[in-house]
Amino acid sequence: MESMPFNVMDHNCPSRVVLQRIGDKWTPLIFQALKGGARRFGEIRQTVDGVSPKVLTQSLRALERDGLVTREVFAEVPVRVEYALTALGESLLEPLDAVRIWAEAHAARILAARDAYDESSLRAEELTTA
Amino acid sequence: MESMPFNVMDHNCPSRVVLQRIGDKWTPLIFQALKGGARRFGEIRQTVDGVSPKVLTQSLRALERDGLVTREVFAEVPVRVEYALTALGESLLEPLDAVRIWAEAHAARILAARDAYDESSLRAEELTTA
DNA sequence: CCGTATCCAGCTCGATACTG
DNA sequence: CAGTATCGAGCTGGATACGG
Repeated sequence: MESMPFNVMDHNCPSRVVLQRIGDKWTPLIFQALKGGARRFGEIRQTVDGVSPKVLTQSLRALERDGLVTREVFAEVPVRVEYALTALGESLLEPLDAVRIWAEAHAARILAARDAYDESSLRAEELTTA
Repeated sequence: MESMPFNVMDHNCPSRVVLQRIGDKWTPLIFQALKGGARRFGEIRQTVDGVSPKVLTQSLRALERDGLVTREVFAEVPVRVEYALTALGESLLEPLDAVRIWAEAHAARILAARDAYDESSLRAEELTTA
């Protein structure tokens, strides 16, 4: 019985914690990188583009902590470390993709709205200043 | 032609901006509050529970700026201000719900994984200290 | 190769008090 | 009623250098 034990609107609702993991700056990117199977640290770092090693480690650890990603260390020289989505992580892929696709589809419109908004509030400011 | 002009993996990809709006601390809560139609500032504040007026205003303005929410001021005494989802905002409801439902369904498992992880890393720390 | 250590800038969130 | 002003604490993200 795992369905609906929590409600987002509750004060300290656990699902809010989960939502914030998802909304994390790098989480969607990492999920994209891991979509096709296990990847090495360096591969992820290149794919994600621009993330510092510290921050990438932080994000991956957080994901591992939540049981969404596994971390496997191979005792070779040089060391090889592979990350992969768990079953739970895979199950998140679908709803996450829904949001990502929406975002990709509407990003242009949103950025345009943002520009228009900034421009009009800029004009308003000029009026009060004058 | 509004589909797929952007890719999340790009360095300064606009859809990342959108994803982060969605991942914002209060956005999902506000969307829940606005789901059933227009709401007044005070109503939203009560529904969302625990948000300070300043932060709620910030979040609502950001959503308005992105064209996801409208803000309507009624010249009454006392003033009434109503917020509502735009068509664009409504269209986000579905993918957002998908994530929210996933989060509500798996929050318990994730929090358990988190506890287990913290406990085992605590034991590891005790070993190195000893 | 895969990280950690250090240090720091900037932003987010918040409490509180006050105004049109 | 619906905000804004102010101040501040804390966290996030980042550059850089070094360690196992």
